[in-house]
Amino acid sequence: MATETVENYLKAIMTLAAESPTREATVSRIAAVVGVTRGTATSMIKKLTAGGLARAERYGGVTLTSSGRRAASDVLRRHRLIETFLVRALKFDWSEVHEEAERLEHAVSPRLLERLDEFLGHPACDPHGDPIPGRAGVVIEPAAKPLSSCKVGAVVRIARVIDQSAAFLRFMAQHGLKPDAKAKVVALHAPAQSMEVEPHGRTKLVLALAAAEKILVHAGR
Amino acid sequence: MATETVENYLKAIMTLAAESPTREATVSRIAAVVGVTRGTATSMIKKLTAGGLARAERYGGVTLTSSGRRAASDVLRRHRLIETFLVRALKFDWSEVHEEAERLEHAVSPRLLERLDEFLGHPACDPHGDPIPGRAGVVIEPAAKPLSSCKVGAVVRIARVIDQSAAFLRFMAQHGLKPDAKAKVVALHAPAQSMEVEPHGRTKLVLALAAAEKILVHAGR
DNA sequence: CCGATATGTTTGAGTCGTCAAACTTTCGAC
DNA sequence: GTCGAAAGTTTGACGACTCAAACATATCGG
Ligand SMILES: [Mn+2]
Ligand SMILES: [Mn+2]
Ligand SMILES: [Mn+2]
Ligand SMILES: [Mn+2]
Repeated sequence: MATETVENYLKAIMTLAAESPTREATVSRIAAVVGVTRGTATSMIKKLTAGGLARAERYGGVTLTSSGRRAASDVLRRHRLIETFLVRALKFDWSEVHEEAERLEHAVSPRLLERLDEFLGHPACDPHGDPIPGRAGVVIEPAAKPLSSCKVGAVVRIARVIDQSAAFLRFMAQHGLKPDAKAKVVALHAPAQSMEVEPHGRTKLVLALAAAEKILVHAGR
Repeated sequence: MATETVENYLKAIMTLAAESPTREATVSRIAAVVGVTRGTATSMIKKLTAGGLARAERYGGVTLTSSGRRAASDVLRRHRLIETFLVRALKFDWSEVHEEAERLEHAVSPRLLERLDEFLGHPACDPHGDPIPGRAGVVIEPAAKPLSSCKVGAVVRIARVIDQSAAFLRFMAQHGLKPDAKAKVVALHAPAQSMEVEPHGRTKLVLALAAAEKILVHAGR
């Protein structure tokens, strides 16, 4: 069983890869996500490589091997099932669960995990819309595009909120911007790098494009 | 916040002290409970002492200071609330929850803990009948005596099962010997060091006195 | 009272994960 | 093309926790 630290690195590498499938995970980004210095990340990556969990060439990007991906998606499954459980069963706010799950994900047994999954009815997504990997390690990343890429007049359904910071999530919820909610793009202000959005049945608000990029949506209906 | 290791030592010291209030916790017992060598326990105890959590004189017993007791009862509270939650909410068997809680107790935040407590309606005891310390660190050890000390003919109500081993707990449950169940002592076989017990509405069984000592009971009714 | 045995302590070493700081390589702006 | 900043690596050190093994003390049965 991978150590708690190793699990955090694997998860960081996998989420970085999912975040921008174009570029591989880099040492600096991994270090930033895990919260260590670059030197520490380098030596840890060396260890992952030695253990057959990752591949990295000197001064190049870091990729997970198939067993690394398997282990990482296990951690992600635990993290997201826990988040879902905390929100659905214990009435946590979606802005509170990330930190909580960050520690619990290393302490739940396979047995407990299966109980949670069953209890929740095998959910496909967590409260933020992040897909929950299956028991076999398969992740289905739902095709969704950033809100920032939508045209004026577009009506969309929110699929996923990428930014996990509590402040951002609270702000989103306050305006009714949660997964499955509908919203309309009412204006684009290119020079100001912002857009105006009207959540269904709510007052409209202005979002910086950088923020709108953190919201993934499905086309209207 | 005390490290996970420190928490385990504190809990071990407190449960040993509660187990036999006559004699203080010893290095060997602590080492055995935590699962380390005596040398390791010695150095850890030195660290606890330096940190003001325990008191120990050379070649003498180990006691917790008031802040050590406070910290330990926090861990115990977490452990027992988690056990209760797993049994009541997630339908775990009472023989499975100890190990699970052993890890989770170090990963739940105060916030999550309070949610659990509220969800469960502020339970006084865990599934094994162990008392759950209050938020303020107060433990009320219910007065109960070992079944082994009961006379023939005595009708008792089970209060608490001390032995946390899965096999023992499964055996107990199989015979209806769970907290709050009633039972009658039908015979004593002093030479065989055993007693015969008839759980209410069940077939009677023979228990070694050593086993009966692990079952605490209230006098009949 | 005495020694065997149990119990406690010390020492030296190892693992894991981390940092700071010096160093090397890469890469983009000019 | 060059050069300076950004990114990656190496090194030496440290804290937390552990063990094995040598050692010291206590305790109990005879
Ligand atoms: Mn984590
Ligand atoms: Mn999430
Ligand atoms: Mn524990
Ligand atoms: Mn218990």
